[in-house]
Amino acid sequence: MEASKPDTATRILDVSERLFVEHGFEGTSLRMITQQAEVNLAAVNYHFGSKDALFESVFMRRLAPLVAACLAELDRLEAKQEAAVVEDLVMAFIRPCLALSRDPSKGGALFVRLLSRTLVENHRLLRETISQQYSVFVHRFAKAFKEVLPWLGEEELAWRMHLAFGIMFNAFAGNDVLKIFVRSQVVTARDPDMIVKHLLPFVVAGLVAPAQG
Amino acid sequence: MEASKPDTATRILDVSERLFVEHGFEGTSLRMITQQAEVNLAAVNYHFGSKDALFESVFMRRLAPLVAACLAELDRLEAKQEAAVVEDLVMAFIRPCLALSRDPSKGGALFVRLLSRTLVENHRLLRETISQQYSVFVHRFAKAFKEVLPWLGEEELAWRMHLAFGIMFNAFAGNDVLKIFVRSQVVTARDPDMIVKHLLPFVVAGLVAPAQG
DNA sequence: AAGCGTTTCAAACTTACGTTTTAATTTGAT
DNA sequence: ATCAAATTAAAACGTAAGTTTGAAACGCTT
Repeated sequence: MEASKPDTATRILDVSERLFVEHGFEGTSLRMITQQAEVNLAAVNYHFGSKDALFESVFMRRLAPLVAACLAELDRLEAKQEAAVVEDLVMAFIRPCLALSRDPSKGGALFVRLLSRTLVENHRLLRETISQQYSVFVHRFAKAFKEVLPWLGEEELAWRMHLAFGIMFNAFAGNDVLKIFVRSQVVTARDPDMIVKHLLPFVVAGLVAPAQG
Repeated sequence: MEASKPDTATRILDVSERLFVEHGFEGTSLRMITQQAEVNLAAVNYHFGSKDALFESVFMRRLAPLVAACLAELDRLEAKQEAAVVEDLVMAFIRPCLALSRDPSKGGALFVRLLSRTLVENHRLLRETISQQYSVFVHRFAKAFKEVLPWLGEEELAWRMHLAFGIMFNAFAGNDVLKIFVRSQVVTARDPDMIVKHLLPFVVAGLVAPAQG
């Protein structure tokens, strides 16, 4: 009669991902999680140890594959004959995000939202655990961008990447600041292809813009 | 011996602003606030009624002047003889943000961070109270951008504004996604003038980019 | 079927939260 | 100086949080 549910730990991860996105870490209680996951309250501490550890599991389940996919895209570009252009590098990040957004079994677009939430909430997890582990992500992109935008200085390039990745993350996370002031039509209909269509020209133009005198 | 402190309500507002930014709404307790503000626990409920109402007071103390300043910039542009260019409109938003960032008595850059936090936390306050009240902010900017970027369609323009304001808010809020992966030099030294120097060319280039076929 | 490690369950524990209450204190006008 | 109002103070209230506990139920090998 009923589709066989995933096991307890997976159900907890799935529900937690959604709730952490909706209500944040502090705003999500273990009782909300275990109730919606239809598991016992103690199951979280049994399987993950603590609420903190649960959050880390939720986060890492998505981050590791996403980073790996981006690095694979960069590998693919380096292997090609022709030199990469800015658009290629931007797509090397966007494509994995898109794949994530389109696959509900991978949490759909939830993780990018979780990531942006985690970012502004400034978790210990980000400050301590991850920074070191995935620094290769930034270094690879930085190296690639440096080759494609050779006329930009070190500092200028760092800023461009900061701005470009910021805008890309926000686009996929659906963080619309204007919705503060008015019901926005842009974000409510969040079709991944639409995001790319409008995001790509914007971010590429910003990256290749001449530096300020 | 001691500089005369501001009154109780103001001390609560100042401390709350900082703590709400650092720990979020749910993550900030009234006991943290009252302890750091050196006031009695009951003072919050006495002066503001509830934690929710306190948050609204904290938020509105900054938002109202910021919006007013932006609208004044737009008024100034309309009063001028020459037609405005994209850069003028961008600066019409950036200038008040800069003023906010430079004046510690106005909370410095704290409010933009609070705003971005409140955004991802998706507060009732934003969904219900503010949307209606400050819709003029978006409409005025939309009208101005439409005149400056006449070749963009309705939908395209909405996306450009979404992306542009997103990136500007994030730049001032200091939300650096790359810091997830590596200790970023960009944001740690957050000089307002540096922000403008690097932000302005990027966002202007993105706004005026040719639309995707 | 028995035994054993793993998982689930209901219940309780400790702590911290937002809020309320009631009394003490300060303030300001007469 | 006095009195009423406004403010501060200390304590307690009820609720909900994360975590822990010990027994019951389950799954698997023998």
